[in-house]
Amino acid sequence: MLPATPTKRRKAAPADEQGGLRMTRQRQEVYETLLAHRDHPTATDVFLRVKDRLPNISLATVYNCLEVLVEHQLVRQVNFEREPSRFCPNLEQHGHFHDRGTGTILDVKFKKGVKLSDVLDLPPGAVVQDIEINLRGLLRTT
Amino acid sequence: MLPATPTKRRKAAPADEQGGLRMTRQRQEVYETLLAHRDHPTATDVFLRVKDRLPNISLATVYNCLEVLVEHQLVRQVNFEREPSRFCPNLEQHGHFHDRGTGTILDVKFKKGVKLSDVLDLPPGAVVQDIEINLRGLLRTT
DNA sequence: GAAAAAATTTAGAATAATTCTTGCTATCGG
DNA sequence: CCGATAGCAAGAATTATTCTAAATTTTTTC
Repeated sequence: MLPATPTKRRKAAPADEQGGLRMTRQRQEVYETLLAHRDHPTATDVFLRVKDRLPNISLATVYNCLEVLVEHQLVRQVNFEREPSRFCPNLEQHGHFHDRGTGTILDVKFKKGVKLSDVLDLPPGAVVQDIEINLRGLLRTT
Repeated sequence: MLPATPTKRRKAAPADEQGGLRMTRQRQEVYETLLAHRDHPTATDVFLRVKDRLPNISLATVYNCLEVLVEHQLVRQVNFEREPSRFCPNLEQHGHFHDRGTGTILDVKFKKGVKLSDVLDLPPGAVVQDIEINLRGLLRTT
């Protein structure tokens, strides 16, 4: 049944839209691929994985999907040095550890109750919107 | 097996070499440019500045010089997102704050006595060799 | 429900920072 | 001075990413 009295309504979000993001098939597959293997894949990695389920998807679409997922804060983009960006569906505030031995990237949680200003001498007047902490080193395999 | 008589002896460091780095004119000018304006220039910025003193220098040489300075730890390479790398002669451990308003990048000192392990839940066995902390936000100009 | 409008996808071209290649020059140790 | 090594310059090559234009799908409007 249609609503009785809509004269002019603001563009309603379609049923499959969540938080302003239209969850198309491609976006869904890209997102689910990230959730399935949380190994911080590059766009090309994601492309190759998604292709199994959507053989016609293009790399440009994967880039588009990743971009829109990042914009809508479902995914974080992780940059190490000048390497290709990697993508991560872990939304908690966290950093990354890059093992030079194997190339593995691990999430690093922040300890509870630690404030940035306890650790860093922030410039006066700085309003921090985004934090990125990247560690590099070796994983001693004991 | 090992030859009884050493056929090659260790290369002696030339007089103008410091810490294994031969300080050529180009490297010197690149380095001094970084010291003179500590505003985190890109390679192209450095190129344009050095050109005033060495009109024949090439961009490739600036890249080479920066690379070798970074390798020899006289300079740090700073990466924000996927933007061009920037270069910084501040050798103390520090992070960076990127002001979205003006594009300015400021050094952010670590508070004394803070250990990484106080703040982060490092993966077991992780030996951290390098830390990169990048903040993004706005500078409230009061 | 059909037509119009809007959003998304695709494939390939374009972009831009960086790296590589090649031939030349300078410097080093002997 | 000589041969060897390192560094430089110019331009070509590389490569992750973005852009463009056309096609397709979805949503809105009538």
